[in-house]
Amino acid sequence: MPHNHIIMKYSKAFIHTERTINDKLDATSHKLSIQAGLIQQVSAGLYDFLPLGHKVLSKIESVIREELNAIDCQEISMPIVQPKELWEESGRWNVYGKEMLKFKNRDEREFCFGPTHEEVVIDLVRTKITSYKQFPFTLYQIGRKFRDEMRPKNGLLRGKEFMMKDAYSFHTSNEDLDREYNALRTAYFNIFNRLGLKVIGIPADPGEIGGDGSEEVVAFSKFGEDYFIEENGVATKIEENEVEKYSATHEVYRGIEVGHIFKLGTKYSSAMNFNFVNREGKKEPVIMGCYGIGVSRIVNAILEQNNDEKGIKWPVAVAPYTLSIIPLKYQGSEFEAVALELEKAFEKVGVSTLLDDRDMGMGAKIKDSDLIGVPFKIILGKRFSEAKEFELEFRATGEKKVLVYKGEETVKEILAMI
RNA sequence: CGGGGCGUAGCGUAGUCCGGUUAUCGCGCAUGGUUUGGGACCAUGAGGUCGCAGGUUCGAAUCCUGCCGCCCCGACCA
Repeated sequence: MPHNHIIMKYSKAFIHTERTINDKLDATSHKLSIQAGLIQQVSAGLYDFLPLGHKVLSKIESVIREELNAIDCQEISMPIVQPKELWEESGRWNVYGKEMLKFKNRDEREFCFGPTHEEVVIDLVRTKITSYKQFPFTLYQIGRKFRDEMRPKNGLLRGKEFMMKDAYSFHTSNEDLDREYNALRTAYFNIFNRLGLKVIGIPADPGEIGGDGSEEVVAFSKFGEDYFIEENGVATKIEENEVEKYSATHEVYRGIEVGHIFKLGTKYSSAMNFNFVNREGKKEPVIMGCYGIGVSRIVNAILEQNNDEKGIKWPVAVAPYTLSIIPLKYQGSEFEAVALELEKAFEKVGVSTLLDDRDMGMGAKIKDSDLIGVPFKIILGKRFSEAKEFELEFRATGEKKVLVYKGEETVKEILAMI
């Protein structure tokens, strides 16, 4: 029977939490991501995503897709490995730096693991597009990037391999670029809002990627690598060594760069001979924008903003499971039937549920649920056998509600509260 | 790449300064029993190239040399 994995028995789930954590680790988010079994380190800056982490990533990706598709961005997928020739054309093969991991294949041809995809996407589009009539449009992908960071840090916060959403827009005028840039900017704030992240936009230095203007979107966190101040509602990035200077007169904030949008202009199209034919029949370089979101980094940013001493407090939009069902006993007990009944009811309405059927003490099961951050718990205990009473508990607030089980009616009651 | 720290069982650790029986403890795991509302208890058991290589020594987790890996701080990035 096909299974959508909305419903999972804990005993069958590949969920492995840790009671203790390596005391070398620093950032709260890094510790939690390992302790709650979201990720496992393979090597410095390289991580496995375990089922819980992978579910969270997928949910983040879904939110991004929905918001981008809503403004007519179109999803594509490009290869991770890229040939040297494209990078020589843009002039970046010898410029990008040691973060670009280069290698030769069996034919002695040179390639790199893509740290970004401007070259490849231009090569894709320039063969298909010739006329001004075919503009504008925006393509995006969600995939892996590789940057051979000299110092990977804090788990997913700065890995060598990471998940990124990169979008590229194509225009025949600067006005149209401005329009799309603003549309993407708005979409970004919608995305971060839905993900439950507190963020701020900061005008930025376009840096390596080059171009005419750019803005960073930064999620507040004391483990972030960006320092900034705010004045009259405008945030300004400062260097770490300027913190002392400003701290006398301003509040200095720290944050994680979760997004970055750029007006590229014609920098890459000119270099790579990417032109369109205008109304007058003459060639002009295509005007471009590019828009990044650090998808795997967002996991850390959310963790930084949503935790307590018990563990993770996932916003519902990204929680790997929405609900835990925790019976006092399961196999062969009086709780088994009702737990299954609830499970089925929630499956029907698409509420992802983790049924803790393990033969363990109630306390241990509750602690695990809280550590992995499930937003709602249904606790079936003694009072259920006595009076059909159970508890609905809210992870975010710690609030508990005692309810009486009356079948479907009760399921509706729960759905109204979660 | 500079500076600091670390590497002992699946995970977390003691021991290292000052070398000396069979390498410590907790968690987890296995078996049996007792438990069962906020990480239960008892008993028994399995599990180790002490990061790697070389050296000193009667003897090395411990001392010396070299290498590898990991974490944290700085210069760069989503």
